[in-house]
Amino acid sequence: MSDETQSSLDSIWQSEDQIFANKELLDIEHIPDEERIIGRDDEISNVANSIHPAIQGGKPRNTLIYGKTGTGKSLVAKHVTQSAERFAQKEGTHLNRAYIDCTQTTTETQVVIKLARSFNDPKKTDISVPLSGLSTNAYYDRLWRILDELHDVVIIILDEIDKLQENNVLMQLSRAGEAGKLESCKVGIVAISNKITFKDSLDERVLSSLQEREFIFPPYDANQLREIMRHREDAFQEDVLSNEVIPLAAAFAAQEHGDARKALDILRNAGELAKDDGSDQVLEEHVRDAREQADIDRFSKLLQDQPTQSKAAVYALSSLADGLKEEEFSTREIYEQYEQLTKTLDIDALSQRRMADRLNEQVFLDILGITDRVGRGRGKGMTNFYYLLEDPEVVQSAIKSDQRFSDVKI
DNA sequence: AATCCACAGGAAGTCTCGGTTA
DNA sequence: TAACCGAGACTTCCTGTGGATT
Repeated sequence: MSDETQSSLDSIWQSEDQIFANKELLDIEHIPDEERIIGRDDEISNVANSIHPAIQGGKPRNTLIYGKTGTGKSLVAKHVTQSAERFAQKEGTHLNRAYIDCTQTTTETQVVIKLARSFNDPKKTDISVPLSGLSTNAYYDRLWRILDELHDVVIIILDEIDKLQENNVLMQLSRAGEAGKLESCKVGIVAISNKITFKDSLDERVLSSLQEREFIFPPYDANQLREIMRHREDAFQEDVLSNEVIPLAAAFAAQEHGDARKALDILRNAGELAKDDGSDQVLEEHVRDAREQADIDRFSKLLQDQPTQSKAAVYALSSLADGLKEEEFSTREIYEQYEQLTKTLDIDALSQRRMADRLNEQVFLDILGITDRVGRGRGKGMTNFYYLLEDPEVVQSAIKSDQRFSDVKI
């Protein structure tokens, strides 16, 4: 490397970030100190009360928490259990907790493996928990042994529980004591869901044992969102935020069901746009752009992370809809286009059955929309009709960033 | 009113992969 | 080592649906 490049790089390394001081504070995962959890005082004490028996080694009440995304459900659950763990330690109770994100861990076996590994201490128990290879029952067996051996009480947080594919694991966990699987250890479950409808899919017995306590977290209002952002203002350098930035971001987020995550995303994106502009302040226009940009970015990113076959299916739909955005097409129409596409791409075509599943996955991810079960045309019963949720151009350019699609012209 | 159409989506089975265990 | 395990991606087969057709 020549001296000149070195010195020009030096100036980049040296330059201080004009906008951000501590960007991590804008991360939704970041758990703030207690005084920074805004507007959730009642919720915190409710949850604390319901798991309170655990402190003395009793059985914590199972708790169900509902609320839309970004209403502080996970935050409160994590915070309260963490605090309980600390206090119990002083009381001499072996209380432990585990957090499971059910969007990542979707099957029964995986949940059991994760729990067993997180509660285990191989040095003390001499039990190993391999990542795979055992039967589900063998994993349960080890989990029960670990719990009895090491812990008085455990609290299990199951976040986004509606994403769990099977609920046998809930049955097992909530009834472990009665079923004689556990001798001394008590198990409490804190289940978190953003859909109330998820109850419909549950077994009566599980539901009743899970529903000992049930709380609904309301959305944040604009005032609370403002306060939340003010408490994280340290993320920025001093005097970088102009006055209207936070109220505006709060107003935007409040419009979309009071989502704190959204508010922080907008704020961070606005900061990044300001930085790209070379501006030394974050201005109102940055916030407005950030909101628009955030939606498209999220969408494109989501799409780019999809497997090739799914992209092909979505692309087929987008080429049908070219110029006619939001027009709906039936599975069969999309499949015909998809078959063409796979030929030009020289990839194997999936069966129609499978491609329809892929399309439904995209609907689940909010990449596509669906009008289902509307009978139309001649001789048709139920038919699914799919449509794009963004402009065809946006969709196609996102997919074409994948090399395999770059030459496609249909 | 009876029948037909054409699709949705469940069930069951196959294959492959990465892993453990005795 | 052979036997086994679960997950995931697929396929094929099948049943149910409800407006259109006759």
